[in-house]
Amino acid sequence: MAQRGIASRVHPLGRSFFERDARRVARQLLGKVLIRNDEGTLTARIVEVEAYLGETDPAAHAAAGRTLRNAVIFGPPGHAYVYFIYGNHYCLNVSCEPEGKAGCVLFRALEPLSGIEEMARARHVEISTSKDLQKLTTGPGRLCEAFSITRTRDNDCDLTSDESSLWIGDDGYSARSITATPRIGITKAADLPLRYLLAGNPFVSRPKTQPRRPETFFS
DNA sequence: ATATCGATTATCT
DNA sequence: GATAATCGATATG
Repeated sequence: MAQRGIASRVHPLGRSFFERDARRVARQLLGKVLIRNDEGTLTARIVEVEAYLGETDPAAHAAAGRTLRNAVIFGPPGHAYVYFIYGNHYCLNVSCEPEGKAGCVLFRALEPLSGIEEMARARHVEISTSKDLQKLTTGPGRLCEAFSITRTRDNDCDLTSDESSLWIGDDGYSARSITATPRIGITKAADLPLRYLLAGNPFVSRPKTQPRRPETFFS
């Protein structure tokens, strides 16, 4: 058995893995590995995700119905839905449910395994202490920058094929303790516990789920 | 044609 | 803990 970063056997997840309810896919995605195969190879373990449901989920992009922007989440399962947000950042999702039905999982945080120098270059950060590693892939926008994920390059990419530049692998790791909390940064359906994370993992974006704005009280 | 807002982040107090 | 930055998608006139 190899002992570095990831085990020697890494195989892609089949289409059927993603052809299910986004909540189940989200939970089972924890512990899997995101892989960028380019000049070098980047790998990082999935430690935090959120499920976005179909047209009935007010917080989901699918709530607006099918548009040019969100078409991928209505398409075949296992494809990358990449969108641009806040004028600066990309976010990566994977489509779920059978073709024609909307649903996806947002990648919120990863634990870097290999290709760390390349990630640091892409993120324009210096790594001096082990804590600096959290600057690489903790947060949905950050992980996209670390993996050089953009809409033009990666939207609709098939994440179930190891022939793809970007894909998802299973290296045999099994998630121990999974926590569910409300989703981050949304205003609609903000109470549903559709955010999943590996309990205690230091690369999770907000371990304690703080409110976005301070609580307001009447005085 | 113009206004609004967001599945965020960096940076400052 | 708070806020500016930034721009594409969407809504509205």
